[in-house]
Amino acid sequence: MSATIYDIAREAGVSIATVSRVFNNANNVSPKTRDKVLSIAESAGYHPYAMAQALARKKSKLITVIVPVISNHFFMEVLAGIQDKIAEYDYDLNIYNVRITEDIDKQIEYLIKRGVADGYLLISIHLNDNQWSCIKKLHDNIILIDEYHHDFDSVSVDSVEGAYLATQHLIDLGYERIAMITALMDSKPADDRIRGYSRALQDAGRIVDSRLIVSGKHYSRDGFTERNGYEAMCQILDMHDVPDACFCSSDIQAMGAMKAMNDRGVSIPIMGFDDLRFSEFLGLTSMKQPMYDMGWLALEKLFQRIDDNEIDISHTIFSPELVVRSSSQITEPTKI
Amino acid sequence: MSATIYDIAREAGVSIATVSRVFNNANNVSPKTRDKVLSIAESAGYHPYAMAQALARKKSKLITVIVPVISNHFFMEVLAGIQDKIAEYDYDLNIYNVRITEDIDKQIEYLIKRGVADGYLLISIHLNDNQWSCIKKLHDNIILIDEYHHDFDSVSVDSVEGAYLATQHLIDLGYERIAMITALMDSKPADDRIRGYSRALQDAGRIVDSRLIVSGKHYSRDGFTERNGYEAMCQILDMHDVPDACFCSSDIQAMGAMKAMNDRGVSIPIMGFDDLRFSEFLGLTSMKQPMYDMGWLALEKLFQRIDDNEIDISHTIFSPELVVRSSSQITEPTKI
DNA sequence: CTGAAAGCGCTTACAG
DNA sequence: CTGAAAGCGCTTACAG
Repeated sequence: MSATIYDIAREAGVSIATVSRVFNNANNVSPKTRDKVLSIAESAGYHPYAMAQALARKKSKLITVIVPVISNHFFMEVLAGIQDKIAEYDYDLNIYNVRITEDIDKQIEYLIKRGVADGYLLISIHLNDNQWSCIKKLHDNIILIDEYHHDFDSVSVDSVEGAYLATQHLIDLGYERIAMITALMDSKPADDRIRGYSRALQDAGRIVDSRLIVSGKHYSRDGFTERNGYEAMCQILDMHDVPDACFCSSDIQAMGAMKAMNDRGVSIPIMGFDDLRFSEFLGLTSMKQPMYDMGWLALEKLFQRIDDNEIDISHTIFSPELVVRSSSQITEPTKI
Repeated sequence: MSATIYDIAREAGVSIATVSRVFNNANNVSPKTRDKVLSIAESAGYHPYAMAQALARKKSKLITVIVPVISNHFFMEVLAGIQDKIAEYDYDLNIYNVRITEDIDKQIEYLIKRGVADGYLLISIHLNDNQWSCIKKLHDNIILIDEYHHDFDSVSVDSVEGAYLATQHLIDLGYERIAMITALMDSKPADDRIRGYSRALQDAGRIVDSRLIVSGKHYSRDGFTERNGYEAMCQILDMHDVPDACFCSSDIQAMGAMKAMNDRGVSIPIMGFDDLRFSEFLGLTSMKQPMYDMGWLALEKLFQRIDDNEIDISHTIFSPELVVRSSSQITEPTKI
């Protein structure tokens, strides 16, 4: 085992309290003792044991991130923002993924009850009111990312509005028969985007034809996959009256859809949702979500709340921003 | 504060030792007391405090992953494998990213000295012998992913061989002037791939022309970006004697390169390296790295070592596998 | 099967 | 500026 505070204290001829003070940057230590302790600690390779500090302080200096899927572009970018922000503080990061099953709230409850973290960041976790109020009782410092609930601080994106704007873009371009590629219907983002799409169509005085809202049959990752987009586009191209444009619920699906069009040797204008890094290189029109900023901001909110739990609950809702590229144009269709 | 073991013991009329035993699944507790303790704990919402357990047991049940860049496809897939494997055990996951600077070994030393984890997974960390031997002294349970050093268990991929096979594929297809898109020269994967490329050319009796090994000027993420690939391909297409094929050091660069060709309205056969999920949908020929399996296997090795530190050091080196798609074919060039 | 007690490595009033 | 001591919430021989 490595050196403890006792070893250092003995060697330095001081009490363990003094050693502790040195490492806690207390100002009430004479420079002489401080230097002595520091040099002995240095040569012993001593460093305070985080677990013991956590127990004595009743603060773990740990932030826990809870997320359903790790290997996912959205999460990856959000996490990058979190990492960059946490680097400013003396906190560590813990990551758990929960399975999206019936008992997802129980899994979260379990994680929080073990009580290791000073704060929690819940990403893309969608629960009902009842479940949220149970979670609320578990801990004061919980921030929601990509989800809204009035009882928690949150950072999210208005998916419905994003889908509305996306569809409007296609309408503005003059397309008449606009299809939509969706994902697992139960999933909140899929549902939100269908609502935005439908509303935009209605506001333009058009009829929503549910046969034009299609999905592939593969629902891994809730259907937000290249494969699902590929299958969906095949269905669209097989229709008797082929749509003249397509709004995809995600860029990853749009990528599959582009491949399908390329394989078939046909092409209709399409657009995606998310604006992933590579979308620029696909020439894919998309709705930009500020993923990095969302992670960054959520962590800032969390630290504020850890600092003072009396502050008002705050919600930040970003509006997705239309990024026009070639894929939605009819003049120069983008092919894979 | 939530309930402690004392509260439960008092209510149940037993000692704290007994409560502890119940939660440690000890078999030496009568069913009657066990049930009583459990039901009281249940209604009190009690759960052992992980930090205190760690201190008392001198085991944290924590695994720490140290990685240079989080938002990266390679890491994302490796992490997915780690997550799936760790779910089988009663361990938690901690993630730190270190900055790739001169003092990267000091950063790692600091992280390990704080001594919170039972084991460490170092991903894509490349150090020199001297630095590795310092790290070796810090902890018994350290596994390397995407790096090889004889003193540590490791799981890696033979990048040199991968690049060799890739280049050979292009040679076999009959291309005469094969360019290569590289990245930051100091980076190990970039260097490895140049070596494999060069060796393959030499073994085929060709001359390695360093002017055909190009990179863009943007070195964020060590140049493994779409943008870098885009710039590099522009340079290639600007050559007087345009190459008739191109090997890209990564799929992400290949994506940028495809976009560049598309923008210029020209196309030469290309291939990448990594075989990311979306590469199938780009029709991109690539060298497959078993990223998910690497994470999975590394964690398995780590648990074995935690279990018994006397076992021999083991190295697993995967050979990247050629995945042929349309992009390397001349007949049906793939365009973005 | 159960309890009393020591110990894990640290922090932090309290007293001087 | 410094030390003695209690305490953080748990585990685990040891004794019965």
